[in-house]
Amino acid sequence: MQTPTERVKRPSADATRERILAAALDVFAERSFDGATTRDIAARAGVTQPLLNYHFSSKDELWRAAVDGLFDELNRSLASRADGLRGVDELTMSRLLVREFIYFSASHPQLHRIITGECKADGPRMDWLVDRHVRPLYEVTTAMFARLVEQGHIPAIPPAHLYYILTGAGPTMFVLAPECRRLAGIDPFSDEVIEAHADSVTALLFDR
Amino acid sequence: MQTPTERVKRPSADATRERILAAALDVFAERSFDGATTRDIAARAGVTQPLLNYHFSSKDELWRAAVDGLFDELNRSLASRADGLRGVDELTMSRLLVREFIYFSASHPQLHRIITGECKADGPRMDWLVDRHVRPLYEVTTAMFARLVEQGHIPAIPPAHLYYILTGAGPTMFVLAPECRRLAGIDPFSDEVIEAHADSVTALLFDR
DNA sequence: CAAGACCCTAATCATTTGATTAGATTCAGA
DNA sequence: TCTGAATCTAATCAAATGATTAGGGTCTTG
Repeated sequence: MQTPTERVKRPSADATRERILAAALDVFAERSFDGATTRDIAARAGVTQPLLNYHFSSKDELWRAAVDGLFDELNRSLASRADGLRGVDELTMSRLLVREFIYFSASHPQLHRIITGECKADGPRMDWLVDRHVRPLYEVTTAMFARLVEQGHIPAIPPAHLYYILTGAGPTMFVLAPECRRLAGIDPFSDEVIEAHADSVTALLFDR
Repeated sequence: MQTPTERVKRPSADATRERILAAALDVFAERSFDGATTRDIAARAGVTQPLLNYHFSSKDELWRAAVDGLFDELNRSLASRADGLRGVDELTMSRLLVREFIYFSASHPQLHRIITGECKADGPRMDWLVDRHVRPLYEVTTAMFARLVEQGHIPAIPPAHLYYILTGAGPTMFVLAPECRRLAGIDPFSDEVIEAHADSVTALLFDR
């Protein structure tokens, strides 16, 4: 027997929920929270606009659900990469995790776009974002950098600065992809350019 | 005598125009174009909302005027710095111009915020922004990097990648200042942190 | 199969937004 | 001082936006 409050969901509901979340992530990343309209999200998901309020109580909650999914993916990517590298020395591990972060930034430019969009506004959504998702990543990243500096593998730069250098240098080419295409005439999302960018960033950080 | 079409402007008009432009720059940077409301801009400028349509024909034109002013300031900063360094060797010149760019990013975080905001949307405003303001800066910057690579002063990284590493690593700490304050507990806009960041970025780029 | 919960849509509401209009006020110049 | 253009405000409009309501259709389950 099931508790009285438990809802019996149908598979179709989960499928449309996912389509809405994917569309929401794209639109929120492209237009920021205020600029994103629920009608635009609904159109991209192929549903009517009131359906968003059926699956999610508000635009705000939809945003949170979409961002949760994005960070879940990021954490899974990094965790599984680190898992496959158990036993590898810390310098190599760090290089490869930085590469993994750059690959993720290329396949999910929404990540950095949403962070910058919310950070500019500096409202309650940013508080939620930092406390729930960014801080854990910051802690583990700066701890890693601190060890690398201590071991002399990278220059003596304060970990907080290394963090913002990495989160800036890594994703910016993909965040500014439309500009990059026009300026440099290259597609930042092509495999060669992604590889070249990962090479460039890791070289600057780790090769001396 | 003056031509019939010439308007006789009063000083007060220029003053309020400037106040509106300054407020518009802040609000556009904080909330992106769509999220910025003309009422909010007017309130920060201390005027009524219809006055924006008196001085500027539309929200779009107001945005262009504000962005023009911002890039004028950037170009003046870099030009006057380069001017004061005439005769200095290229490596030192480059280091100091990179520092100048970081100082400007700290004093005007709106620059990178507006670029990223428009680049995400990828609309006609981005075309205007790239063609009118970004391309000249891109050309001179990548040319500089190409010479530095050729002379062996920095690692052999394609200039386009160096450009996005610099425009990412330099401003991101200031663009994400609210996050940085919460995560690292430091104020990115304090003189010490700005200096430390300029040291960090130039060290990674130029010290080998 | 019948009932009820679940999934979804059409119509609509109250607010907010950029822009316009009409008019008040201020200032320069004759 | 007087006139007219320049500057600015109050009132308002049409469009767009997030959300709600009422109801139709569908699947499960007893």
